[in-house]
Amino acid sequence: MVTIGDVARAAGVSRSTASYALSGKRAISAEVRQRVNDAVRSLGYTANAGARALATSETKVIGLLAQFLEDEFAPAMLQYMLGVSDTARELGYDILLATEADGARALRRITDSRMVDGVVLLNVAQEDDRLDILRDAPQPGALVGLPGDCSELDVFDLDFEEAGRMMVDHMHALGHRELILVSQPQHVVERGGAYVWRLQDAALEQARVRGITLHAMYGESRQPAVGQTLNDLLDAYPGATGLLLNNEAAAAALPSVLHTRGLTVPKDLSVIGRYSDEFARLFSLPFSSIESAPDRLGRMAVRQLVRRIESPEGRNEPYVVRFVSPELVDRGSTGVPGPSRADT
Amino acid sequence: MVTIGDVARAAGVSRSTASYALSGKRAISAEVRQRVNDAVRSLGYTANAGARALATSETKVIGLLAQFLEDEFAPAMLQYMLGVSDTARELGYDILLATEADGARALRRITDSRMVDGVVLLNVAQEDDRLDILRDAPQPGALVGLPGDCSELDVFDLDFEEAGRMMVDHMHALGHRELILVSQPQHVVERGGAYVWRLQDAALEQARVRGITLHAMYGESRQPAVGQTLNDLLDAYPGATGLLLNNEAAAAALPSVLHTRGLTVPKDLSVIGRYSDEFARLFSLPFSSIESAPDRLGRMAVRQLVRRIESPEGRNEPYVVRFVSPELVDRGSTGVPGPSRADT
DNA sequence: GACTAATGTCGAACCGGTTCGCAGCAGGAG
DNA sequence: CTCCTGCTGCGAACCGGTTCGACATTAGTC
Repeated sequence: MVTIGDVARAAGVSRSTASYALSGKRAISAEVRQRVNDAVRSLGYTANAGARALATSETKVIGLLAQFLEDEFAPAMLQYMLGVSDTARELGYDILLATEADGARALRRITDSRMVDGVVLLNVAQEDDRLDILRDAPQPGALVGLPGDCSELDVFDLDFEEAGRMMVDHMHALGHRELILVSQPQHVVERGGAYVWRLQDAALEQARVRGITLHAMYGESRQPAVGQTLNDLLDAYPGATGLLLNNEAAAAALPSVLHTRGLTVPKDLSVIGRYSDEFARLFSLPFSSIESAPDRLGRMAVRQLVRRIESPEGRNEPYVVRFVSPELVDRGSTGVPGPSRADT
Repeated sequence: MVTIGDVARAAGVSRSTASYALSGKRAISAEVRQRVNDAVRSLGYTANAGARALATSETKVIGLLAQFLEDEFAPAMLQYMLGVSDTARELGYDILLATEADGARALRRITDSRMVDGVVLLNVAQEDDRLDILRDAPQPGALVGLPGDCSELDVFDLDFEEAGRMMVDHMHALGHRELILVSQPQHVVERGGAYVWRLQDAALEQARVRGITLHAMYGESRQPAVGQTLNDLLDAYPGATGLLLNNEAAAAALPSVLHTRGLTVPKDLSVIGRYSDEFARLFSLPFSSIESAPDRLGRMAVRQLVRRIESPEGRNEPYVVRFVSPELVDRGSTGVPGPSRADT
């Protein structure tokens, strides 16, 4: 293994001079700098990450805690991960990925051992046992997902309340007066997936304000089951002319359900989902949707995290809780309500 | 930060004794060991990963190089990643994730800087510029995916040739005499995705042997386009009674295509796919399929990698190229061919 | 020509672990 | 009583970087 000592010897200087020539932290004559750089190239030198981390207490690695829970749609999580990973790399950081079920233990392991300079937590729940550990950790962290208690934390999330209101208002403006909202499975809510009821409660309230009917239901997370649920709901509420989906699996299952029932969008039914554009493209979902912007959220979280890591006073800057405003991507799946399905 | 020196002082022993008490590499009296353990607990000591890596030249981290290329189905990749990640953790390793487009550069970065003890490469292509770098690296590596040149490498992949033969034979045994095979997009092949033609060539050869007709085509990677392709193919070959899919997007798009055309499986058309069981469950695909076993492949790769990392003579053990035998998961989507669609 | 300042380089210490060689001590054998 | 052995623990060196303080050389000033 080639060390900085080898480089120094080849360049005919001391180790410290070689180090300064490479880091630029002290003035070094152009000639020496050249000799050092030549030696680096000819020997193929790369600094040992462990040694550097030991000396500087900086690892240039960010921990990424992703939890792949039963009942949650894994492909959606992937997009957050890629947003985080790509942004980290742009800023000069690598990613240490922890996917184990016991996220708290994983978090403690990587922070206590100083493997990372900071941490991004995905899929944060209302009550999340990782948060206390993060608050005690010497490294900063950033969350994607809104927990019950945001104190001492940087938090990024979609504004699900606004998303719920937006869905309802959009349908109301078109003339719809009876809607169905299909949320994530109840398990997700029970485990603390707050975004489910944040959207749902806001949608219900807005429906009340607008004076229209909203049937709010939990869907399943897998396609066979969720398809059946959708069928049942359409049977149960024949007067409903609009469908709101806060459930990726339901969105993916809907086309074939509509087909089976011979329904056309938006003639027979107006539909709005809540998922990412990438997701829509991948599965060719023809429904207008609220963009959930996973890449953007991942990017924001990493940006803030790196700012906190790198700025000297970053540790003491005020903490931020930032919501991404939902945007409706129009794919033509909503229109004025036709004659109620009940009449046909 | 609490160091092993603090632990030693609290336990009233030297640093080396504390180290030996914790590692167990030398005999330490039960009493001293107890005092050290108590000190560790009361001070909340965890070894500094960088320092340990420097001293032992072991990081207990495995690099995972995943490439998310355009035209490839990202959710499928996720399952390989999870297989790798979970297995690594079981064996005591963390995962350093690199997703950047320039995989060769990423690989060089993490191996040269000694951030990892070994590396797993996903999505290996026929000609892969990461391989030369891996061969030169001081750490061992394991591949998922078969490259053109396997020398000095441990390689794991599905036996795509056998998968192709199996699909054809299964259909042939049921009495089918004209089949369509939809592969991944041509881009994937051109980029070096050898598994596409490994399956396709074997299927064509087996069709020849059996004396039946096989139309081999490339599909698209996104759902709207691939659905159209499927439609066109069913139009173009009305005599075909069986459909073989080596393309996740095509499989996901097929249900709605069948619906539109009013076709029932397996009455009007027999279908076999090639994807993972997890994928089938997630999207509720009702087609029999060859299990692609991403979790198993990821697990095998990590197991072999860790063996090579940890066994003293592991570096010199003969290299392995191991194929997972395909298994057909019967979901009832194949049967004896009905009257040709051409006749109806 | 002497004094100060700026510039460029070096040596040594340090980061926090691990590991090798040595030594003190107790017990058993001769 | 002496010698050898086995069991424990200690001190020092080392891993490969970074960084601080000091020093030598040259340039600039009066």
